[in-house]
Amino acid sequence: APEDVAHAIRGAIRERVGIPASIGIASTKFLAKLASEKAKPDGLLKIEHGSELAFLHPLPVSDLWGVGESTRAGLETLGVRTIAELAAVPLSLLESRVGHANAAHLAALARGFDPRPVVVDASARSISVEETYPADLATREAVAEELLRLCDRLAVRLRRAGTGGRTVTLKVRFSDFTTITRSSTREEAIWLRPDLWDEARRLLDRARVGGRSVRLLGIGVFHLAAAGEPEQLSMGQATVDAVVEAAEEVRRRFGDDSVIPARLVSGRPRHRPQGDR
DNA sequence: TCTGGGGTCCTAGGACCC
DNA sequence: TCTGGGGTCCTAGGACCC
Repeated sequence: APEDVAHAIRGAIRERVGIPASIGIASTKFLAKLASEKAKPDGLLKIEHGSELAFLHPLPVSDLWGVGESTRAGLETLGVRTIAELAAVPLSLLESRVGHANAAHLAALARGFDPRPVVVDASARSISVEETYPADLATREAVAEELLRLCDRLAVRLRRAGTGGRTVTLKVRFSDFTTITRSSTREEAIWLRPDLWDEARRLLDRARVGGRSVRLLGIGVFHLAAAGEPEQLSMGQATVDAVVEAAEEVRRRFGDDSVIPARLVSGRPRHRPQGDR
């Protein structure tokens, strides 16, 4: 029975990790997640088949997956606070308030309908790195240098994932917290640091940062495709691959900081983000 | 509440094509 | 010269989640 499985999981977690765990059991993924939240801090809650709506309907809409502060406020202008009230709203009215896709999603969840299958090991759709700086970056040179460092970190992540991306996105947050993105899409995926850096510089130019100071920089790729597709083999490419391979080997032995672009080598202490995985 | 890092998905407008 | 309908892709931004 599901309860037996749940007890076994909770016992195993307590024994091996030493912390309590809560588990929800229900007929859909969403209800099970909600049940586990209601079971916290250290419990087990099963929603019996047939009593789903009795459990769901009195709860506030903010308990729904996909309802954050913005959607919650929008629903409140309709006089909707509970999931029961949401279930009673005509779909067309809901669409006008929260958009087509979100309306369909919320209407379904509010009725306890959630046909999503359990998917194990869904593969990533994008890979990115970003960093908020302890002190804003005040000069164009400082921004470029940090961006190069981020490209290097991204290249390491892509290398380890064995993937590259067709679309590169630059993210810039200014000191007033306004945030912009610039992206560009290529015919072929890229994953090597020099290619990422080329693209990042072009995006930085397009971002018109000007003299504004920068609080956060991020760089990432999506439209992922396996790296190292053999379509453009050449002597040059083979050499680049060998260099990347050698650098990766050194990193494995001496840490991520052991190989960095020459431009970043200086007498200044390097800013080191913690916990680079 | 002055806000870290890494993600997913959606929307809307525009370009471009048939 | 202006006009339809429909589709895909790209770009920028936003909401949301853990």
